[in-house]
Amino acid sequence: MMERDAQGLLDGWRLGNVLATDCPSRGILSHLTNRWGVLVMVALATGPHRFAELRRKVGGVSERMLSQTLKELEADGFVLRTAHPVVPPHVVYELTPLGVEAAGHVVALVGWIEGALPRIMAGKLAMAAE
Amino acid sequence: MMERDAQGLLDGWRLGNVLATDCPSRGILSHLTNRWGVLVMVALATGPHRFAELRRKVGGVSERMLSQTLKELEADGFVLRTAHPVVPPHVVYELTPLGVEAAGHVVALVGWIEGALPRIMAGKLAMAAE
DNA sequence: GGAAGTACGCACAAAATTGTAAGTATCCCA
DNA sequence: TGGGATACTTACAATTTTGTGCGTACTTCC
Repeated sequence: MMERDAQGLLDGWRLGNVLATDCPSRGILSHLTNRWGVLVMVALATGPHRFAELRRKVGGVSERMLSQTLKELEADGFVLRTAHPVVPPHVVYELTPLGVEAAGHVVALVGWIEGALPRIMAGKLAMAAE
Repeated sequence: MMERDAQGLLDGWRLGNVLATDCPSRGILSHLTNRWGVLVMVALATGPHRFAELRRKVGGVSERMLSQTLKELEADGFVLRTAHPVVPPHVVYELTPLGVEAAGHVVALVGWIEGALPRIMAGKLAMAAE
């Protein structure tokens, strides 16, 4: 029965083409590439973090956005949330195996940008000059 | 003098930390990872395209968004725009060498998502079931 | 000879994203 | 005993992003 359902979900995106409006990968992509999704993944790539810890690490996130972002990533199966039911709340967020794979690519992209910044800025400078 | 200016621009982001609010890489990242930026890069990764061609290929973009996105990517030095001044306009967009590098990472991420979709969907299915 | 295609720019409107401030229950520290 | 930290949620407001429709100057197709 799960076979049937899974098969049903599989139909239609076998070719997985993000360029198509209705491809489910569009949604996943947007979670991974929106303003805070990328940064949270980058932060979590270095290991488990608590909520407030992440908030401090990712410059500029509001609590609202952070929890929303974490929820989406959790729903996509990239992040695992573990809550210890103690009185001052204690919650830990970490990447799932799937999340580690995804984070690998995100980190690679971000890393490339940081490394390429000199060239990018130089290019902008040249354009502005002419 | 260009040395001096470039040096000035270089100051402050030597460590290139995207997690910092004021890192210039945040801007580049957002151009590359916003709704249409990713898709345009993916489309251009397969070769040069004309405007209307891109519009058809990238499902869902409006002309307004497409030209805006292309302008940003051009300003970042990822896309080269070549206009032939003929009467029915003829403009070609293609990746610069820098853009090819960037597109490589973007395509890798998107490709991974498409490939991982079965696992991602299976995970969602499992979560919904419990 | 009317329709459609080309590569946009512009003004206006709608929609989505993001921020702000406040509230919660409890503990630890001074 | 007052204040801060913890991990959020919710309502409301500001901001940003995105879409829509129109105009252009001219050509080719039917």
